Amino acid sequence: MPNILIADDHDLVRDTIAAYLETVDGFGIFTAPNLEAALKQMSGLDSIDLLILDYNMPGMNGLDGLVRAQKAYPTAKIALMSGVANRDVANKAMSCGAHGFIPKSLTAASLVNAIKFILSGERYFPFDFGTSPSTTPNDSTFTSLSNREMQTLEQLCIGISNKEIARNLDIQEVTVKLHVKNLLAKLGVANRTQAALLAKERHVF
Amino acid sequence: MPNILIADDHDLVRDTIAAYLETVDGFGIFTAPNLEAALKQMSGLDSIDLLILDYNMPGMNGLDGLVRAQKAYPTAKIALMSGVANRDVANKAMSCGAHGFIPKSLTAASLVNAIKFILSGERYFPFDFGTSPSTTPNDSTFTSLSNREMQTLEQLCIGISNKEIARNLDIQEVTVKLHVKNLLAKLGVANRTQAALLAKERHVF
DNA sequence: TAGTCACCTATACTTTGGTATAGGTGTGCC
DNA sequence: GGCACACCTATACCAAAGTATAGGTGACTA
Repeated sequence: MPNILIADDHDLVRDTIAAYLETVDGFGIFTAPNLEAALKQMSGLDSIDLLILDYNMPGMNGLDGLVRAQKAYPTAKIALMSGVANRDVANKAMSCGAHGFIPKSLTAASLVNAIKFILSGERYFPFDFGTSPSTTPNDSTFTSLSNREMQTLEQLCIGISNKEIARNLDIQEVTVKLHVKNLLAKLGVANRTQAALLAKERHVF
Repeated sequence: MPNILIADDHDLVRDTIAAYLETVDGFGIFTAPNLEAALKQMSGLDSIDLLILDYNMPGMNGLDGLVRAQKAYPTAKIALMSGVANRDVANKAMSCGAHGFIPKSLTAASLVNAIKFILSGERYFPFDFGTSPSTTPNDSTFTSLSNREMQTLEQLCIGISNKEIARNLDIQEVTVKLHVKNLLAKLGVANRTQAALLAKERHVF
């Protein structure tokens, strides 16, 4: 009997998914409210076959949590679950070595199929996920940014001044202005406020 | 046997909650993926005792969807469900006449209790919801804004310049600056970008 | 009536944001 | 070697953002 550990901070979501999976398929289901608890629980039970991590969850910090879990338990199958993440995140998760990406827009029946698929050793990725151009007009917009530009954008999302950003990144204020100017052009927006709003809307930071 | 209609755009969440409620309590459970579908389904089945609406859902448009549903079916009990809404939204929902507010941070068992509570004619509101000062430092921050300041903030959330805002509100640019300055002080933030981010985070606009 | 408050405008000023141009370094690639 | 590119810095300039002070209107209220 395969054991599955579901980690999600929304108790209601987690509990009901767990209850559903238990009833329908007779899986061994375990749950955790955050990444720390999940990893802790893994160390106790060494028979977890599949770990499902919610993308927006205390301790995850983007895909860092996925990587951490992989390093801690290299043999475990790990899937990412999210209701808001875009295609970019999903792609990155898969190239980080995730065994599956589970959007919450999935049907309950499809979830079971996906889980069985993953447990059989395959890697699950919903092929039609995030292809609608209306919801994600520019999935790859942010990938065109250089490292420094991404770091600068991250600071913009806190709403701080160029001077403070310069301090944080340990560079001159003029350089920050350069990065800002370039990233504005790449994102196709007019000012820092729009850049921050766009990044937040796309859940980049 | 009470009938419950659950409307949520996340198939996985909706299905599993539905499945859980069906198994545990033997309720009559119906589901819908958005507000339109929910209202349509209500018109067919006149025996729905409780309608659970997800706050972030196509057709909801904030609390408008709640009001629409109430007007369409004045006798039905209607509860709002959300994983992200803050205390303000919850309070407004209740004062709009909602029969309950269900945060997704609820336990599955608590959900059942809440539903039974509502079905018995009471109004359910999680008493400890959103009281943590860390998550919602100033729930009522935005209510202290004057009409014009709110309108200005709304424009800030598009990321446009003072000049454009002046055009849109048909006032002078200096006046816009005044409104911006005052609302920044009231919100306790340093600049327009932080104001926009805060408003977006709180789902004000 | 006087007081308060939202709202609008004006002048003047400092700071910050954003653009333009020019140049320097290091890395990797053909 | 030459080339592209990310990255950093410098000077300079203009536009936009934000602050400060002062004053005027209308509505509502004690």
